[in-house]
Amino acid sequence: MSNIREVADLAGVSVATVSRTLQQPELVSPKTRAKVTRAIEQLNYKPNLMAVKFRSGKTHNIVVLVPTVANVFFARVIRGMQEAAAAEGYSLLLVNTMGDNTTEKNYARMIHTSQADGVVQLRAFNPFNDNDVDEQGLLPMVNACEILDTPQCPTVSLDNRLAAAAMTEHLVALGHQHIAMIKGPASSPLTRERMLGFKDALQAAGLKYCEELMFDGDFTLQSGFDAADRILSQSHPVTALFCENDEMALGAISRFKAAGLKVPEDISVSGFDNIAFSNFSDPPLTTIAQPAEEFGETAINLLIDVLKGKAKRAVKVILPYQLIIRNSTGPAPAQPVNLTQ
Amino acid sequence: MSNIREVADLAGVSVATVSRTLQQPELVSPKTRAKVTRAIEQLNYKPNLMAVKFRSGKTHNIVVLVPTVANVFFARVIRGMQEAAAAEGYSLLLVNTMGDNTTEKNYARMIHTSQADGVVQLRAFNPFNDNDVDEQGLLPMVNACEILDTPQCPTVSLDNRLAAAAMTEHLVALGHQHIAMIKGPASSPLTRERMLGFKDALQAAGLKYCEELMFDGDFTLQSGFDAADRILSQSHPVTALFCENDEMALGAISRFKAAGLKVPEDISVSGFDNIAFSNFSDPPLTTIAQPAEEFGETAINLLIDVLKGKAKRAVKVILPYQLIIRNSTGPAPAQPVNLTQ
DNA sequence: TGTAAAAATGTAACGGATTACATCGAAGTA
DNA sequence: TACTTCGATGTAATCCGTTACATTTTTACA
Repeated sequence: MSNIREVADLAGVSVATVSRTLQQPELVSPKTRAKVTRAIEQLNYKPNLMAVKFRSGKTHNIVVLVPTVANVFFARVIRGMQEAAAAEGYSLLLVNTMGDNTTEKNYARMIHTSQADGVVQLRAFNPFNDNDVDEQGLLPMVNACEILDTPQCPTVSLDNRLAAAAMTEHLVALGHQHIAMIKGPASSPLTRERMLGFKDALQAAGLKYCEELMFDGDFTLQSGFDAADRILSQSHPVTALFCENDEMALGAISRFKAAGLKVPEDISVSGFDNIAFSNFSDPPLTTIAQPAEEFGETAINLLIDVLKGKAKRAVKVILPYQLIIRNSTGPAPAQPVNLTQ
Repeated sequence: MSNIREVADLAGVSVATVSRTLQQPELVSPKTRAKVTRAIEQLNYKPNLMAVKFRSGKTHNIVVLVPTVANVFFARVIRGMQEAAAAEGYSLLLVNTMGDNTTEKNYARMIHTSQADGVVQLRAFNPFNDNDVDEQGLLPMVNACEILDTPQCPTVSLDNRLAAAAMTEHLVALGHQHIAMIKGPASSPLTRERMLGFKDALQAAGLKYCEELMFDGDFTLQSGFDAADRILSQSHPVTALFCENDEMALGAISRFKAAGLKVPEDISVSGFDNIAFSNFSDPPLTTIAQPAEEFGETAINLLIDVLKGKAKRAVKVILPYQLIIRNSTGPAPAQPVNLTQ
């Protein structure tokens, strides 16, 4: 592999001139520029960007901590990040953390070992230590989707509480009085927020919140299926089910159908995320659409602002949600059907 | 940020000793080692890995060219790669190429600019030029999933032709004589292979191949839906549909149901990939399982072999498929139902 | 033509870690 | 005691661009 010195020798100029030809051509006379360009082509010279990054101390790498790349929603967020990063000349180092704190801490250390400039964290966990802040007191991190209450770090989120309340209101408006919920892992702030929104709406409608109708899930299809199974084997009446994501809702619908129930005639089911499958399921799923790509794009742009020292204070971006009503929700049955088989 | 010199000064030794303490501690006396270790802790010193990479010429980065991270199958492949890479101390630079050749060529150039050591390509496209080979005539690349006929490069694939034939045989065994197919993009070798397997099985069964029953798709849910729409508006009888991936199969089922058809009673539908959703769809989808994570894992390990100069000649790994029979396929109806509405 | 200003180009330090080679001291051997 | 050997440590070159500063060349104008 040729280096800048060989180019300089071949062109009969100094290394500085070669560097300038590439970085600030206007400082080099057209004649010299031509000589250098010819030498570069002749040697098929490519600057060693590792050397550039080392010298400049800027890697133009961003570590992205994703709980799981196998999640359709995150896949969309990643696409948004990818595009925003490419536009600014940054590369993404994608890490599938499986929600493991140690893994996240390890990868966040790439900042300290100068392998990356910043981190986008999609989970509510601070992989840094408290003293890992820059001159302005900012972490080289942006938190998106599932946000963390860390004032030093910009965040991109949805008002999950309001969105969950909107979905609940939709169910209440259809006449449902016995609404169950499949939650995400208790550790997730999303779960907390969405549950609060659910409670808000119940209270506003004068319905009472029932702890027995809250079921645990982990955002996978299987966990939705399993939770639905538990719903079927308990004794409280249920006419509607609000799931904290679409995967769990689709898993639950699958279980209800296996039990011979009709959705939405016997039981309404709603989700959250509006993944592509939700539009093609049977029935198509009522859900909350999140601007996934925009999450990614905004997160990257905020991080680049932080890295450039532009982000003066912690910015909190809240993106809009949209209630998408499809056919998995319908009027409450006159009489709750008997779920137990 | 402290550097190795500060550590050396504080410990009262030379930089070489500090470096050795970290790299080959057995060369350093226990006493000195202790002094150095203490200084490192005191200064919270972290080696600048950018400098290490620059000096060593090894970045320990791998560029992964993914057609789209939003695809559930690729998400699983990525997870497999991630784990194998982490185990060997490599980082992945994930690139969502959207199948764009120029984008792929640009990112493959990261090899030449010393930003990455190798490439894993999940698409049948060679992003390199012919002369981009190492001393052993190998490209610093591994091709997986959708493979390319490039002898210098190891590949990981499935015998798509055999797998497609197996699926077709399954449909034929159920008595189907009018089998349609939704293909992927014509540019994809997967499409070609799977079509050949489909033809092989038809021929073996003495059925004739009918060009009018081949429909185009692009591996998305929507394209499956649209292709099904075209199937409904043509006049040939069809009792079974073989889709080249699960997303298209699920999209097609959605369209058939909207037309009031029953799957599999009126029409059998099968897919390819065995994504998680296929087990929870209505009906659950008959499909071909691919060991997605193993694809990723194998690809990364092969690449690391290439990078270490271990891969003597081009290795071709063929992973096993599995026919998964669920409820979306069933016996052919006595009389093909009238599809046109 | 001479001189100042501007433009073009060159020189060399620098960034942080690695490592070949040099050096030093201590242990081992005759 | 003198000499060899080996372990421990230090010195300094090296990887490859960038850039502040120095120097040379060109241009402009009196």
